[in-house]
Amino acid sequence: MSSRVRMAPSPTGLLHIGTVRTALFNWLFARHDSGEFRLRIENTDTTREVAEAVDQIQDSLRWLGLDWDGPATFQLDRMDDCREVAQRLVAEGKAYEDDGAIRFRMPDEGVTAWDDVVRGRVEFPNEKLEDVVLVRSDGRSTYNFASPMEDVWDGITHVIRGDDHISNTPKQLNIIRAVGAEVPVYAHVPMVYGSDGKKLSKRHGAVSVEEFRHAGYLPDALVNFLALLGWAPDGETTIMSRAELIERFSLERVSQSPAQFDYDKLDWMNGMYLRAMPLDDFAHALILYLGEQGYDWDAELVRKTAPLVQEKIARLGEFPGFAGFFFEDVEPNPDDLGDATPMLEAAQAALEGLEPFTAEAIEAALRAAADELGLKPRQAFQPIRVAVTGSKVSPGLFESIELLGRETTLARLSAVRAV
RNA sequence: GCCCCCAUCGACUAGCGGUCCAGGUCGCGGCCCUUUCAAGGCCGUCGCACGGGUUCGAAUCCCGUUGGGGGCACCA
Repeated sequence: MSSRVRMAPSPTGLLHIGTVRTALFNWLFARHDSGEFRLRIENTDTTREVAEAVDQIQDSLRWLGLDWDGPATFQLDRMDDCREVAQRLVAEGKAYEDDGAIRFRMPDEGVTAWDDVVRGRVEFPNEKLEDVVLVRSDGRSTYNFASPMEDVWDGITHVIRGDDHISNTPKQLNIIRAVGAEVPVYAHVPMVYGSDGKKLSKRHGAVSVEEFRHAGYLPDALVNFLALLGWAPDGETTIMSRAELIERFSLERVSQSPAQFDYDKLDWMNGMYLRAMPLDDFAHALILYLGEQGYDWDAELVRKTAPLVQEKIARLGEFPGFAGFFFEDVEPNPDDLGDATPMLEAAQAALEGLEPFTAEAIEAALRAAADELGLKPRQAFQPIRVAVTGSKVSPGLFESIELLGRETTLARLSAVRAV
């Protein structure tokens, strides 16, 4: 029998990166196994539902490339079915009414146990299990009832979820058995924490997929990074394509201990992915990203700047700050300029009639000018960089000047001298 | 309070009784390269939480301690 798994977010806000990590494990498992990966929206708590959340969740998943099989389903749509089952359980004496709600009668003795794929054998004494509410007094089923029932109806073979659900599992197990269905295999994966060992949240940095997208991370890099949080194919491999991830993934190698989200490592990895891209792809990603973020910069010019920045940035979001001077006027800080009038004059003179106006020729001309003034390259070029790019940090100076063009370069050089 | 889980460098991890005076990656430090910043190359720093066992032999198995996390809703 082929496997079927699911991710089951509740539509209460933007898709959390921790949820994605768990979803990714489901997805990798399904793709590895030629199984199905379903998307179920757990919206039984209508009071917490956020209107746009369902669309946002699906957008985020699509952007990440985590494709799901079949249409997304909604837990609320099965309320009637749940109520029916609950009634049957009441009739069978397995559940009872309580204040208008329906509660499940948990066993009082013995233990409820299962073999968890990542934790091994897990046992719960039944005396600790509460009689959970199946259906609220207003008729809506609860999560602990709807979720296992849907797993049954959808033919879910493996429930792969965060280990914060461990204590729900014995309850759900008993419910599933009570309705006479077959229980799925459970795999509780550890959660993702922030740098302080606490649940990953806003104050640690970006947490929603939207934020990572906005910051200019690549889906492939994010997926690669997330896969390595609590899973490793061996001790050596770190950069893996989706295909390799799928091929090598197995639940048995998922760690039992929680992992901390390391933003530095993500940046490093994203940089690796950025640099590994063919130049055209990189330029394309850049143009797409800038468009998404609302920049109306000339795509052709962006394309031309791409080779100058590809090795320099780790996130696409660094581009505007790093290469914005190609598209917008600059305001150099006089303090960064220092007292460099002679070199700036010399540079102006050197570039004025230079032919051809290419990076190589520009470099040769400026080096000659620096020599003449007895300046070291560093001393000579820094003020030019500040004048032309508006910053002490920039792409290669000579290439930048070539791309910027003679006119703009000269204008910027004389602008700082006028101050 | 009760129940459950986790424990290797600062971080992610490899290790599943000898091949480990613990390997890889990020970070950090140094050097090289160099027009800035990166990138790249080379070198280095840092760890088996603690205490008892078991065993010829333990990072690996068992027990306890400590530390951390999660759960105990008519939330999911």
